[in-house]
Amino acid sequence: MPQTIAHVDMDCFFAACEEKKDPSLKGKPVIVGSLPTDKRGIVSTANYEARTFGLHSAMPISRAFKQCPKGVYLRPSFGLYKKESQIIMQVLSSFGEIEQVSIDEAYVDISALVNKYQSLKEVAIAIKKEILKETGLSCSVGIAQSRYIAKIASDYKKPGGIIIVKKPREFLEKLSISKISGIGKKSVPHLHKKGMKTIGDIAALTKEQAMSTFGSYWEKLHAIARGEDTTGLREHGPRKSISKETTFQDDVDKEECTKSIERLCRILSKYNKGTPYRTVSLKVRFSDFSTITRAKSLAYYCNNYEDLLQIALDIFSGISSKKKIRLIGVRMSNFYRSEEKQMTLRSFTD
DNA sequence: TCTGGGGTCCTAGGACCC
DNA sequence: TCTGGGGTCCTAGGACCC
Repeated sequence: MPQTIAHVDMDCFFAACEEKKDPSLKGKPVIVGSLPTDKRGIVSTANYEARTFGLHSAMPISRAFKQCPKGVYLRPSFGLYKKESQIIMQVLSSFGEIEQVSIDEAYVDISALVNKYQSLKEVAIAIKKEILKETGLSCSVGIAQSRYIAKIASDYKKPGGIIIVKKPREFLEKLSISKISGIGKKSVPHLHKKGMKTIGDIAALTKEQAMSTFGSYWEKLHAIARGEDTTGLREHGPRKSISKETTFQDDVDKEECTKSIERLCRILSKYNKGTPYRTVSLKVRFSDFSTITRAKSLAYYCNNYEDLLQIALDIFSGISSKKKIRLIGVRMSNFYRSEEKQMTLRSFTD
């Protein structure tokens, strides 16, 4: 039985949830993210009406407002989105094992369904129909032998599209290299210089050429481009880090950061609910957008606000730059895992 | 144009140990 | 007096994703 993976991606998820909650928004440009009154911020999701004004995710909100002053601007309501997400993931689980990759996106292993339905297209239609019935929301579905190819397929005919990839190499051939998850803003120009614009260009490389161009990732990329990859669902372990950061409306001096660090540590401690951790990192972005991180790992685990704050402030005091500060963030990582023997202060003193 | 906030993974260098 | 090789842990930075 050949492996078959569906990638399901909700259409303009945040904006769609808002339109469902308030139907009067339908037909209007809806932008979820920061508000135009914020000095700083970006667009999280723009619906298709807003996109006709040139708006898109990650665009500075000030620019979005200039291009689309009549849009409806909303802050995200994560509680609302989470509820819808849970229903969606439940629906998807009824089709097969799932791997949730974000609040609005998941892979489903539908290998066992190929004989139960007339065609893969029927499976995709059933998934879309069931999500629509349970949530009223629309999604795009891509189906292929590999997760990477399924993901490219779901993006191909958004919104609401269904793409079944039967001949992956032909499907991928003419598509831009940027469609492959993992090839981003920095890699694209680099690869263009080397004459690689389409996925077909990668497929045409010899093994040696692919090795010298892509390093350790070449084998996977080469297989994807040639339509030979069959990577399925991935296991997700427990969270490896949690963090909280904040961007100031106006840049601040170093002395003004202590209160913010306290606040971030308090929120983070509360959010963490006492799982012991060994590493604390501090992130500082300066007025020129340059960013540094400084980390401190302890020989023992800690799990309370007081320790977190003390370590964070300790790290912060070691930062000597005179530049104004734009963003400050705190992260905890290296969590205690039960299979690992805990090192406590006592083990040193005994 | 002026760039959020939450994450993951990778790389490279240095310290340290045997 | 000139210095290996392997392994692990830690830190910092950066690319990338949603």
